[in-house]
Amino acid sequence: MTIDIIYSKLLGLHIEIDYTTGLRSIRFSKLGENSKERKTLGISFDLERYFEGEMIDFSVDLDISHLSPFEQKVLEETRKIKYGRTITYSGLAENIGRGGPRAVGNALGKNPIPIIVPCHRVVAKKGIGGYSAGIDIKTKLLEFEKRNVNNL
DNA sequence: GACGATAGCCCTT
DNA sequence: AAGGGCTATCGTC
Repeated sequence: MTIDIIYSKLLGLHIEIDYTTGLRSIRFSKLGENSKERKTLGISFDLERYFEGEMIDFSVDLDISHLSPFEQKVLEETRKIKYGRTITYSGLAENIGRGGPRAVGNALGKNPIPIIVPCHRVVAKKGIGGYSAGIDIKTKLLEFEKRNVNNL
């Protein structure tokens, strides 16, 4: 098991990357700004590039076998959302062909791998919807991506 | 059964 | 036009 740590200037937070047989979890943690980083995994460098504004598509193996079939399906489908785009909870439910918008929200609320599985791109039909790590983070990510897309 | 990161409808201002 | 209450809905625990 490996745990890397990078710092995101955009969020003003450190991010812990937990990798075993695949990417297992991403955690936002509030360490001091001068807390040291540790980058040994490819995904850590990808994440770093992401936070520098690169419109990158993450390709990593995920370790999500411990999740329910429905939750796995939701994450898979969420992963298909392109950079800077959004979809609604109900739209995602339709793509999956199973479950309703609330069930999707429930599953996303337990997403162990935010950003890589871009659950911040799933919004409510009216409004932004929720984000387990804090709505401010979701807002920042969405605005950040929109900004980078427009500067193309 | 109860609980959500929902959606839609039907009021009020 | 915007916001509040109410309820149908669906997977988890």
